[in-house]
Formats: sequence, C-alpha cells, structure tokens
Amino acid sequence: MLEVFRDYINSKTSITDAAFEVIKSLCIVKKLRKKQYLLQEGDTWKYHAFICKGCLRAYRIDDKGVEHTTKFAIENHWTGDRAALLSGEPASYNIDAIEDSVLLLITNENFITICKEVPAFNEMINTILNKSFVANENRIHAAISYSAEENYQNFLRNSPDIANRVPQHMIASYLGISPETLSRIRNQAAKRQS
Amino acid sequence: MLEVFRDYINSKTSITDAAFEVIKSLCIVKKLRKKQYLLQEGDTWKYHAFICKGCLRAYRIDDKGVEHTTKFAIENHWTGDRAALLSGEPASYNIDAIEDSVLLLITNENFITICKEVPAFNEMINTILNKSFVANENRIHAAISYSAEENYQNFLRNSPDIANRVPQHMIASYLGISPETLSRIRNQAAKRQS
DNA sequence: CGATTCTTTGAAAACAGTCAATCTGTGTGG
DNA sequence: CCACACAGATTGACTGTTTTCAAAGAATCG
Repeated sequence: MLEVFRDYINSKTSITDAAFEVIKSLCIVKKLRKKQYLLQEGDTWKYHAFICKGCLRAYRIDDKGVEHTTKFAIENHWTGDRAALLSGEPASYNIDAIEDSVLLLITNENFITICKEVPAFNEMINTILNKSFVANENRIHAAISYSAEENYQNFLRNSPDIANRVPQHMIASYLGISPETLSRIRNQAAKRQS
Repeated sequence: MLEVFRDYINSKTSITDAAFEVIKSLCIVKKLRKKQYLLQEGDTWKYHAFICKGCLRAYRIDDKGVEHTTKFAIENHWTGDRAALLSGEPASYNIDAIEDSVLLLITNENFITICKEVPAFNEMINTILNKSFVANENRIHAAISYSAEENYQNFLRNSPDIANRVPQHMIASYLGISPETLSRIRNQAAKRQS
C-alpha cells in the first residue's frame, strides 16, 4: 500500500527515492475492518493518518447520544483529531471505518522529523493545511448561508465520490439535518425532476 | 501602533530587536474608519492583516443580497481572505470595519520573507494556523450539532469580548439565523431568567 | 432635533424534528 | 440456499422552530 502514498506525494511534489525511504521507514500500516474504530473519544491520539484505501468518518456524540459527522475521508486524504494531537488532551472525536480500509500512521514526532528532513514534504503538508483551512471556511459559510437542500445538492456536486459510498443517514448527520428530512428532500427533488 | 504588534509577538514567542526591526520595516499601517472596507468581493488581496485596534467583520453576500458573516476580528487577531491570498483569484469575501480601526498589513511576499528569516515568527504563525484550524473545526461541529439558542449562548460564553461590541443582527448573521429569531431567543432567555 | 439604523413584536407560512410504522435490501447462520 | 434478522430508508401525522413580511419602538449619530 505504500505505493499509493508514493503516488500521492509524487502528484503533489517531487522527492528523492532516499527521502521516500526515510518516510516509508516511519510509516505504520494499519488495516481496519468495516465498523472498526481508528480512534474513540477519550483516547489519546498521536498520529497523522493517511488513507491508502477505504473510507472513514469522524464524528462526535452529543449529550442525547446523537452522532454528528464532521468529516469523511477516503483514499488520498488525511484524517485524525488535530485538536487532540496538538494539545495532548483526550480525543473528542470518534473515527471509524465505513469500509474495510488501509491506512498509514505516522506519529507526530516522526512527522515533524520528516518535515525537517524533507523540505518538499514540509511544503506539501503546508499547502494541504492551507487548502483544508480554506475548505473549512467554505463549509462554515455553507452551513450558515444555505438551506438544507442547497447544502445537500452542493455536497452531491462537490463530493460525488463520497456521496456514493456513504450511507444516507451519515450524510444527513454531516449536513446537520435528520435522516427523515434528508429523505424528504431527496423525494421532493426527484418529483421536481419528473 | 507597532508596539501592540511587538507585545503580541512577545506574548507568543521571543524574537530579537533586530528581527523585529526587519518585521517592522515591512509593515504597512492602515487606518480604517467605521464602515470602511478593507476588502471587497472581487478585489485582489495580497496581505496578512493584523489588528492593532478596532473590530472588523468578514462576510459574503448571497444571490438575494443577504450578508452572511463568517468571522469577526478584534485587536490581536488576524484577518483577510486566505483563499484569495493563496490562489490569486478575486476575493469572495467583504471585510469592513465595525469600529474605527488600525491594522498592520504585510504583503504575502514579505510575510514569507519574514517567516524564512525569523524562525520564531514562522513557528508562531504555524501555531496560530493550527489553532485557527481547530477553531474552525469546532465551529463546524457547533453549526451542525447545536440549536440556534445553544450556539448563541456558546458564542456569548466564548467570545464576550466580541459579543459586546458588535450589533446584534451581525451576530445573527454569524450564527446563521435571522435577526428576528435572535431577538426572540434573547427575549425568551430573559423571561426564563426571571 | 431629524434621519437612519437597529431591535422588537405580531401573525402567517414554510420548514425541520420527532415518533412510530412500514418498506427495502443485505447478509448471515442454520 | 433459504429464511430470518437487521440496518437503513421512507412515509405519515404531529409538534415545534424558524422565516418572512410588515409595522412599531428604541437607540445612535450627525
């Protein structure tokens, strides 16, 4: 599975074989079966996790026991609990596998080492962080500005790769609406279509 | 106003006087009167903006002409349109002053220069970026998980310094609800109190 | 003071949530 | 391989919340 990571890096920047060997030596391969946890609320979390294969979701559970999905992640994306990683505090997110998945884990320490030793990697990570930052700003804007239906349509348009492999009630949770409401939105949209 | 920036930096890290002189020489002081724009949708945006004094808001305008506030910023915070800065594309945000304000602008080029020449500054900025990232994740979580009232109470609790100096209809816009709804929420909360 | 902007209030309509029942598809164990 | 169990999706009836529009009251600023 390491070649997926290599391809990913190559698509963003260029590093030497030697540099990749260093990176490779610090990667932990982690396989997850569907429904297995990568991280549970309360655990400590020390990794950067790159997804070679599969699909995961991150969510939090409120007082009433309801799950709120904050993030989906598929091949060639990163996941984890950044707040917990930076602060050292127990995680507030749960992350589990929606499909059988293969990840690469890199401890934060090793990650920092790589960034120091491989400037191109560091740059790449910086660019990713900035882009994710902007993506989050857009998501905030969407959440406060658009109707449930608009948000759903935008999600379908912008993330068809995710929308197609994730159960509907998780999409509802990601959009901040109830599964019933999402079902009705779809129903009405289909009616209008015909 | 540069001493505000110096104090800010000192509170986060430590840099030499010489380093600060370099930084200082690259800062543009910008004063804004209340209601004046720092940035309008469609403009190009090339700066990192640090607020020495005052209060600004960033917002976008939808098809119906409604403003959606995505961010407030006061003394010792940064503002700008990161997406436009990184991509070079025209800005999609408007940023204007809610109070008479004084900012320091640093062009992205100069900013990068500073980061290279003053490692402590670079580290500081990195930490800020990471913390803002986490703050944005929390805001996303709040938006999809909590009721309008809960979000309002949390906003009051977490940002009293902002809540006290910003008109109510902008808070409503920041929370993604109508001004009337916010007024009613406040009203009901007050009733419960007595 | 007058003008503008901001907030509040009311009533109706649109929207979303809840609860419970039914329907559908999938997969697993017998 | 079938039947059954289970998770997920849909539907209906009802309740509660939020928006919209319009109008009236405060507050603020020049």
